[in-house]
Amino acid sequence: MVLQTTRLTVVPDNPFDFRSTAYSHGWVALAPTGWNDETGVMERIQRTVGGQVVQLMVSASGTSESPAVEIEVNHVGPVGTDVRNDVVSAVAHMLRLDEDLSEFYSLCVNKGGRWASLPAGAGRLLRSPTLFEDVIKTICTTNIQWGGTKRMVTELVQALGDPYPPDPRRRTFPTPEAMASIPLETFQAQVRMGYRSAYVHELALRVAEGELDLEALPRSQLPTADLKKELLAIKGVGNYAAATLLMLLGRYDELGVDTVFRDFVAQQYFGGRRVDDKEAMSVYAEWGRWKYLAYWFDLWQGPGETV
DNA sequence: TTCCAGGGGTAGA
DNA sequence: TCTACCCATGGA
Repeated sequence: MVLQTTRLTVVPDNPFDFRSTAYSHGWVALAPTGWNDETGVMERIQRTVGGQVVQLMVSASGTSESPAVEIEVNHVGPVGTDVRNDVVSAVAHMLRLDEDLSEFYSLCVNKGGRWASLPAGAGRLLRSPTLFEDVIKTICTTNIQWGGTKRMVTELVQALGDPYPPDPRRRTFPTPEAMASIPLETFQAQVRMGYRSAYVHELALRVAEGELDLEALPRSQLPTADLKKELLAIKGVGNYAAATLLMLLGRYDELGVDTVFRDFVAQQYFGGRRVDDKEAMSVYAEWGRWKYLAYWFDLWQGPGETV
């Protein structure tokens, strides 16, 4: 087995900062993606077109004025143009290289104060190469602590992902077909997801059978409200998960109201007093279609002066 | 032991 | 639209 390396470079069209994008929220720590804070390298085991499993080592290159992304692809056997294109497309999607956030940046500058200190290129929240993976990961964040989310996703990858040949302990995120190929009872026994197992297994079945085309949604021009309806139709996806998934689809109109949101808003804006969800959400009403990013920046920056 | 987490489905009003 | 009640699992 001869390990080969192919290097690819991608240049973003918009202001971009690799580290703040990779480390924008917890997603980078969920298998089969990982992050090395010392080297600033995001690593991922990825299944490419045709089923070839490769290791991606993604890092920043270029300069702060003209940033670029370098992808080191480690592979066994040749990689053709189709695989290279697939890898570039997957990484560009994860890092949202084509997303234009200039309107949000302008709003922040106009608002002034701490809002104006948003670093250039910030606000690109990392996502998975497929919506299928993001829906499952989002369901795994509901009604559980973060440690439990990481455990469930790791178990899913270990149980049903495709092995990376040079290190078979490392695996890809499973395909819908792999998850649908085993009975629910077996799935529950292999991946301890609690009551979420039935939701996740049913989703895999619907996608594998072609009944549900999740990957059409990222390209969809549907209004956000209609997109939300499509997401809410997935069992296991409620208001919080739908808002999170809309964010991952580049729609920031809705806020993901969970215990973190409620606690943060209570501390930051109401002197520690818990208010109902409607009042809590009203804090970000002025941000229009950028509410989620405004909340994200607020939370990321932590308690400070209230503008 | 008891509580509850980065909630959601369902039934019944 | 709103409210109970239930849901598996594991950490605190």
